[in-house]
Amino acid sequence: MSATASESLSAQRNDPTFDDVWDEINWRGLVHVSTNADELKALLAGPPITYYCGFDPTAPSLHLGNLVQLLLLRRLQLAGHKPLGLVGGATGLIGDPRPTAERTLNDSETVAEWVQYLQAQVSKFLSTEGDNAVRMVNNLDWTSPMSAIDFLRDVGKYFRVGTMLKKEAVSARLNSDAGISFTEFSYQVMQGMDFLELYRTRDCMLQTGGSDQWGNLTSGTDLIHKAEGASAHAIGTPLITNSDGTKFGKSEGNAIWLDSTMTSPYAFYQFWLNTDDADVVQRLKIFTFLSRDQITELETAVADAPFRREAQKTLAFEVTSLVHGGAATEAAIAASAALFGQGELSSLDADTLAAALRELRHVETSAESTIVQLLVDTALVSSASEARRAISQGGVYLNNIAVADDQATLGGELLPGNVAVLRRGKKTLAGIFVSS
RNA sequence: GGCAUGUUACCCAAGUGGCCAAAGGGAUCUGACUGUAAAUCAGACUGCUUCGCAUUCGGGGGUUCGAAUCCCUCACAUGCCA
Repeated sequence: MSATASESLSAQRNDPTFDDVWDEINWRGLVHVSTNADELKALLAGPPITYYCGFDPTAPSLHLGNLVQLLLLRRLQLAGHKPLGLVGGATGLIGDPRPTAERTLNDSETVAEWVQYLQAQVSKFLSTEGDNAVRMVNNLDWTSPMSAIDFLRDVGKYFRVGTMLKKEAVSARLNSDAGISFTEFSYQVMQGMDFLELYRTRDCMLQTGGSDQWGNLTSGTDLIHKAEGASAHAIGTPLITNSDGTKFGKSEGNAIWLDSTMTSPYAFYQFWLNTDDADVVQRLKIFTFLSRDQITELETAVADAPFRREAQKTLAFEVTSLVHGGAATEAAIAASAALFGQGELSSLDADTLAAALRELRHVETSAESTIVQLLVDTALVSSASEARRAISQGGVYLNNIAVADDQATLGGELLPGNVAVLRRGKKTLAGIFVSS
């Protein structure tokens, strides 16, 4: 990720037309489940409280699902509250139970490395200045020194197996033929301990997380109640889904990452630009800092003139700017305009074209290369067979002209600057730079 | 530890000796229609030197002219028993 995500921090603010941040996050659809709503509303409208959200290092980067959490943290910070960003150096070694199957454990060096990356990402979305600057914590710091005896005596006694078995994440796995290991079964205890630790040492009153983590969130509030006799709170955000029922945050089967080396700003921008009409308003609410009025206007625009796709363009601009910064966003927009514009590709000047192609996946090659090979090299397809199949289905275009022959080579079909645009389907593009 | 059952392509799931590269559904991809949208319709969806060949049905070994299908064994999972 570029270092520019923080450049927009100073421009962000909550919509002042809401009475308080609780009303705003509810309007934005960020609250799916929570502990007592009246208490939470009062708590959030009162003096600053400390709250946290955990991110487990299961990959070298956070993804779009995590962005929902990051923005919720930021909105609460804007309301004056004090965020803790927890990266789970310990829980990342355990793995929370997924509904389908047991996770493969990652080795501790890898996890430790990922912790570094995630901490850097998390801090970019939150202010690091002022009374309520974000503070980063790592649960490895308090779980690592603990002995198994301490764990079983001091923590384990508070947990009832019956309750643990009833958690959705656990029971789903018990009822499937995948079963569940003791390791993953224990995950909820680890997360509960985190909340208790932060309650004790940082006076942390609230934990946020995805609603699929609800069992783990309440594990913490229950533990605090039992161990300290105090009540703490939790907010579970909704699972973001597409209106057609498919998974949100995937493109071509791959996750959309926040790291620009894993998902390019261009691809990131395109992902948002392609948002369904039916989903775009909900996405604006969750993923942008636009005001209620601005979003209402865009909602009207979608209804009145859907073909202009104003809401999608705004959404793509806002979120890409937020994550990748202004410069990268401008480049992504320029590339999109050049490559999806109405005009002929050959009418673009060489510099514009080259800049646009560099935003895409691109390769350097010679004019003798076959189209099939180039499709494979640019990862537009995963095998030569798939490349031939794509060509025979009429789904491959070289400089906007359909390729008919699977024996074809690049030949002399070049654009200014000795480049070519290879396209698969309607909108999957790659750049070809021909070396002389 | 014992007995039983199960492990099929991205996911779910048929298939129980040849007609199986393996039914069906979902996801995905391509084409048509569009607005770089949705819905719909059509096609594709292991690989390759592609009218043919190679390699797949948890791993390994075996029986057979021939196995995803039978046998042995290992791993993992689920249930019951201890």
